[in-house]
Amino acid sequence: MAEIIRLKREFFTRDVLEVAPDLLSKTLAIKAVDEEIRRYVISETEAYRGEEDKACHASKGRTGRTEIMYYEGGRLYVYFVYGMHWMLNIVTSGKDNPQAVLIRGLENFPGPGRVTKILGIDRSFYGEDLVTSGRIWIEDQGVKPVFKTGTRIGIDYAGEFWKTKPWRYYLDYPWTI
DNA sequence: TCAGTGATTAGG
DNA sequence: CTAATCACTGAG
Repeated sequence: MAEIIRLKREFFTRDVLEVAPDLLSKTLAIKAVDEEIRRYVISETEAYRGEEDKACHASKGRTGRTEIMYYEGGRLYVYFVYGMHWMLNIVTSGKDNPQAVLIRGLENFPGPGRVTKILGIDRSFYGEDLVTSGRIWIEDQGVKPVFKTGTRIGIDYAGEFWKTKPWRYYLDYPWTI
């Protein structure tokens, strides 16, 4: 029986191309308003890698919104898009290397907008530290993910080179084939 | 296929 | 200040 371990700083300070697939099958734990802890399995992620990555928000440099991406890995980068949806991202790698993983889906709750809706994520989670926070963190249940890769969604503006990078990772369930 | 909805950003 | 854009979703 594997031990359940809360992910520490070292997990998040690696390159985003290692962290994004490693987050699959990990459990996102969050304290609801009633103080009850709810857990969800991460099923789909996407990697956004530095200022050179034209699909990454940090490609425009340091701004008020992207500031947190320049912190050491483990923080949350939360932003609002299309006037309706909050997006949940996890900052990775070291200081001044702006990378982040978009949480695109949880088991039974596919879609980045649905993820934040079910979790109750909003502006107040911007900058939250997954390593020290008392209301949100990630656990390793000891499950090895079997996953597939694909191109990232919704980044047509990024140009052919960045658009075609296989930086989307998703659990490959036998019953979805 | 397409409207909805508002924060963020670049530019004047 | 203005206007364009947007790492999306749900209804039809």
